[in-house]
Amino acid sequence: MTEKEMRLKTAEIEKISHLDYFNIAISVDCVIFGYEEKELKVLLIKSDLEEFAGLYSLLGDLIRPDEDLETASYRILKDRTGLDDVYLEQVQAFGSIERHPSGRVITIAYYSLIDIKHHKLKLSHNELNWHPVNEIKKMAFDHKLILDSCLGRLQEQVLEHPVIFNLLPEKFSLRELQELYEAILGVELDRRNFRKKISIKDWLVDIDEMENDVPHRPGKLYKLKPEFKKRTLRKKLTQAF
Amino acid sequence: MTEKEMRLKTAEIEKISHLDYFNIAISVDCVIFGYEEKELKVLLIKSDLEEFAGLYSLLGDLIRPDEDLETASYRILKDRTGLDDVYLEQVQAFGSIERHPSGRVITIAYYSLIDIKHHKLKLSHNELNWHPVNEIKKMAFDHKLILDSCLGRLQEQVLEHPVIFNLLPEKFSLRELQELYEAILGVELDRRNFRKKISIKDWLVDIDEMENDVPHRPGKLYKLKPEFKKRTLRKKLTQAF
DNA sequence: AAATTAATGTGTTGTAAGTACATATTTACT
DNA sequence: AGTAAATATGTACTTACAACACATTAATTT
Repeated sequence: MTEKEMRLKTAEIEKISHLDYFNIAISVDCVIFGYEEKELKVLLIKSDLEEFAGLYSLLGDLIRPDEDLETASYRILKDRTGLDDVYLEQVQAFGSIERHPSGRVITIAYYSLIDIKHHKLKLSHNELNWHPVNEIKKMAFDHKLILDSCLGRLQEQVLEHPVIFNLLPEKFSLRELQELYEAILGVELDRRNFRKKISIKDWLVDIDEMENDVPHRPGKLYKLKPEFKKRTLRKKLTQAF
Repeated sequence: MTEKEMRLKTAEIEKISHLDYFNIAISVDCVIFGYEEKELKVLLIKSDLEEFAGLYSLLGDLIRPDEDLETASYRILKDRTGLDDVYLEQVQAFGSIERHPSGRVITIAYYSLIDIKHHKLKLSHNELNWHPVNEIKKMAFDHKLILDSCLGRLQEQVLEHPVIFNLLPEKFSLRELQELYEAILGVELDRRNFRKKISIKDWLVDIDEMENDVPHRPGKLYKLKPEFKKRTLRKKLTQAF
């Protein structure tokens, strides 16, 4: 059997076995967070399954045999947002037997953080849209559970690690940064204490520029120090063993 | 096609597709932690693969089509340790393409905490043994990576949550508890400050008993308050959607 | 041009937690 | 009875956390 024949055979087999519900399929789902108009948002698509008519679902896909988990997530991100230099973090696997109506699908959830303004996605033609996280009540599959779980992880991470900056443009004011923390954590913060805490962490550099399109006194602009720019928190799994 | 025929067909298909390396298999691997002789230990088995001769591996198995992830983990724990009321926590999925020499296997790592003395495992007949975590250098597959990742998660958890008590017998002294923290975190702690911190957390009850088999002045014994006994930290995923 | 408004930018004080450190007490052992 | 080794507890110092007030700057209005 040539390799090509095997691929064809395999494609056929996969189709059958998935249809038959006996094999276990594995997917990744990406919770893509963005920040706009003082709200944390998530990128969702209208579900194309009849069972979930009118509901939204996360962006995901089956993992291909020749790609690892991160590669699959980056493929989805690239396809949907056009971005490939994106912060990405694995959160948890979800594997309830009944979670997918068409069969057994275990999914691995990732969250990613992107700067909405910094990219143009093809929103129009496939009902792909940004939704305020706080307004989402029901979703297709167990995706609300996955979203909540990823939001929880994000809330933990922003307290300790400089990941929040992936949601902001390169240059930002301290007010913008504080509003973003408030949107993610769902709390109000004291401006003076916030600034003190941030300055202790020593993540930022004052770039000696000012805001220019605000209808009030402009604030100073800052950048994240380059040494804190990371695509993920976890160590790279460079070698299998 | 009857259901029985479908099952047979499927079994055949699975065999072929797994052999052909094109399908993706999915497993769980359990990092089973125990505590003995002032050392954090992990339960390992000699690898039966020729590629990994002499190396140890974690306890794991493929997930069956009719069980969810936790069920699979509990099955492994029950099979290997005889215990079924065990603390269990999902950590992370590992899915490098080359991580398993026989084909594509994505695994989901769990760690669990058990009281070594409280259970009898069938250690003798299958090279299943407790190994001090600090002495483990190389393992089969990517299991060292998985072990490190689970240890890291455990270290994070014990700082915030009352999970460490799953490694201890029902009754314990503050010295035993401190030694266990030191073993997990790999640091020395000040006895006086440790006791103050623990008492603030208000996790323990003084049961008005003393140690009795120590070669020195016996200390008071404590129990974890019942409201903190949990089998896992994460919320139960009771419903799929 | 002057007054107003609304945001920026910084400092103080009280409280709680974290760290370093010392002494008295109890039990087992010799 | 005396010694050794561990338990048990307390104090001073430092650092983080929380609540809070005032002067400054620039855009806007009068």
